[in-house]
Parts: sequence; C-alpha cells; structure tokens
Amino acid sequence: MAIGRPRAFDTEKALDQALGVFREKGYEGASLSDLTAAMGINPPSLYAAFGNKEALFGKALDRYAERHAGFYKDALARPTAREAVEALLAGAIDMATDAGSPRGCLLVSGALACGDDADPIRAELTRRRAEGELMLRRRFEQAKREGDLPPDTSPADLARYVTTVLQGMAVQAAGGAGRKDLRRVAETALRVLP
Amino acid sequence: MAIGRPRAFDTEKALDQALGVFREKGYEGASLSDLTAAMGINPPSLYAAFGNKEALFGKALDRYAERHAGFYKDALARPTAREAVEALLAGAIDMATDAGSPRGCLLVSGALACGDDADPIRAELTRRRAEGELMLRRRFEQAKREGDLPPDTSPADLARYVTTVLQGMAVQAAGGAGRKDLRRVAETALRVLP
DNA sequence: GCGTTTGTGTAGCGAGCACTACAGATGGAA
DNA sequence: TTCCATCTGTAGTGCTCGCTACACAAACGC
Repeated sequence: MAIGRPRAFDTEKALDQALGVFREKGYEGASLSDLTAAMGINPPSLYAAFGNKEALFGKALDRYAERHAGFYKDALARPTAREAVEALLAGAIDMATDAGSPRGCLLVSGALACGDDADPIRAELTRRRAEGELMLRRRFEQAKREGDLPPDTSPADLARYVTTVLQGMAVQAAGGAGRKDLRRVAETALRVLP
Repeated sequence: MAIGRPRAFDTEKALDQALGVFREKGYEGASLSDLTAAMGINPPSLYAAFGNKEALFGKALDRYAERHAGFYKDALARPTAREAVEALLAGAIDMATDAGSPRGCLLVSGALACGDDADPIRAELTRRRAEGELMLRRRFEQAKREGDLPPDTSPADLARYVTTVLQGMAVQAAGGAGRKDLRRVAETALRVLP
C-alpha cells in the first residue's frame, strides 16, 4: 500500500459520476459544485486526484471512449461493410438512448459552441469526431479493395455520410428521440448502401 | 418621433451582432461582455432594449429564423418532395457554411447540453427543431396524397431521417466541414428517396 | 425658459465561478 | 512513539458572471 493517508473514495466511480454530469450538462454547463456533489467529494480531493476541470473532462472523455464508445471499433471489425454500418448505427442508438445515462453523445453535445475558455475542449471533441470518421473511411477502403463495396464507391464520401447520420442521431437523442424512432432513421439511412 | 432621448444605436444591427456571438459561442458561452462589446453598447442599453440575456437570445432566435432559416419554408413550397428535400439540403448547407457567419446552426449548437439556468433555452431549441421536422412531415404527407411519393412511404420516418441528416450536417459544419463535403453528403442522403 | 420622458455611461451590486491555503486526520516507516 | 507523506473538510481566495442604481444627457410639449 502506498504511503500516506489513503484516498477515501473510488476514483473510477467518481470519474463515472463526473462523466454523467458532463454528458448531461456539457463542459461549460457542468459547474464544480455539480461535479463535486455528484462525485461525493470536496473540491480539494477533486483537484488532488484529477488536476482541474479541464483535465477531469479529458479523463472522463477517455473513459467515455472505452466504456460507452467501445462499440465503434467492434462494429468496424464486422466482416462486411454493411454489417459494420448496421452495427455502428445500432450501437450508437443503444449508447445515445441508454436509460442509465443522459441522452446523446458526449462528442457532440460536450461543447459544440462555447466560450473562449472551453475552446481547447471543443477542438479536442472535433478532433475525435474526425478520428472516428477516418476509421470508418479506412474500413470502407478495405471493403472496396476486397470487392465488398463496388469500385465506383467513394469511401470518404460514404464515411462522411454515415458519420453525419450518427451525429444527427446524437442531436435527435439529445432532443428526446426514442430508440424506435432512431432505428427507423438507421433503417432509412442504410438504404443508400449497395 | 417618440418623446424622450432617442436611442443612439440601431437595434436591428445590434441584434445581428448579438446573433453572431450566440451562433459562435452558444447561449452559455456568450457572456454579457462579449455581447455588449460586439453590439457596441453598454449593459444598461442592452437591458433597456431587450430585457435580459434570455430575452435577447429569444429575439436573436426569431431573427435567425426569418433571416437565415427562411430557406426552410421556401424549400417546402417546391412542387415535388424530391425538389423540396434538395432545396432543404442545399439551403442548409449554404446557411451553415456561409462565410459571413459562424459555422453551424443555432438550433443545434445554441444549447445542446447546458446547465440548469439555460434549460429553458435548450427546451425552446428542441421545440423548434421538432417544429421543423413536423413541417417536413406534413409536406411528405401532402406528397403522398398527391401520388408524388409511393403509398408505402412513411412521411414521419422520412421526415425524421431528413431532419437527422440536416442536424448531422450542422454538427459537421461546426466541426469545420466545407461546402463541397456537405454537398456530397446531401447527394448520398438523397439516394434513399424513391 | 421649464418639466417630463427616455436613453446613456460610470461604477458597482450580490452571487457563483474555478480553484486553493491551511489545519487536522490517517496511514506506513523508523 | 515519533516522523513523514498523503488525503480530507472548512473556509476561504480573486474573478467574472448577469444585472442595476444613479446621475447626467438629449429629445419632447408647454
């Protein structure tokens, strides 16, 4: 055991609570009182364990990626491009409308437009959204090489289209759209696939 | 002329400036210093002319609807459903990537997730997005009655799909996507139409 | 001229923000 | 038992937030 007084709270659980607040209120809308209240700790404990609000958001974002957005990589591993997109849409719908968490997607609603202070956060979220789009594009390029997608397909255009639908569904979910609604959207969106 | 000292600034121009700040930083991210600086007035003038920050946002939102989202109703007036959707997508792309204004759509990036204070704003934006979707649904219902759309079409599902694509494009635009990129997205999205 | 009405600029209000100084508490090491 | 390292709760810090009191300025009718 480490030297010194042991930490009286579970940093993983506290991070989950913080993530919940950030998902619900966004980066700017989440105040430190909101965060400490949800995490069940006092400010000094938060700062000792996580640095500051920006660093806490970064750690919550990493946790979000591995816990709630893990479906993304799994989906891309499906054997065909169509199955991959199906899994992507289904997974995103489940994640964005999960009853246990605030609706929507942290990458979209965390900080779409914000003040100057939060601009690094906005840029990081933008970067991660673009990263996801790039992964999908690579997957489509592979499918094209394998003959799974027709030779006249544009992987870049298709990836941007699917990403746009995913992001639109995040907005819909934030606005209260239900699972059934979004499944129909996904079904319609899938019709463009060959 | 009205009695009393005349107002020394143009309320319409000031409102346009405020709208620009709200589009760039969202409702929460736009501080009163940001607003008064952009509008070229002092706080008391702002409060005398517009009420408070929330009321100012409401007026800016109305102005946004008539000035930058007027394409929406025009698009729905097109003779066919396909033309309507084409005009809708093209208009949204022009609006969201207009060089003279911040990128994106105020209805989407104004307040997707926010603190408790801004919750009425978030709810109002959600309401207006749903309103747009409903208008589109009504247009599809009309098209179905006219035989412009096949009888097995679901106007509700199609409207939600198109709205989702529009909202996704708003997120893409906020992230820096260009006009060409979004035109290709629109082209792909249009393929689901009969 | 005068009084009334309305708008303007200065200057500052209370409240909440992100963040921290500090003293006491709690463990292992010597 | 003492020392030291670390964490904890209390109680703040300075700052910016949205907003306003107040005195002065500029138009009107009389």
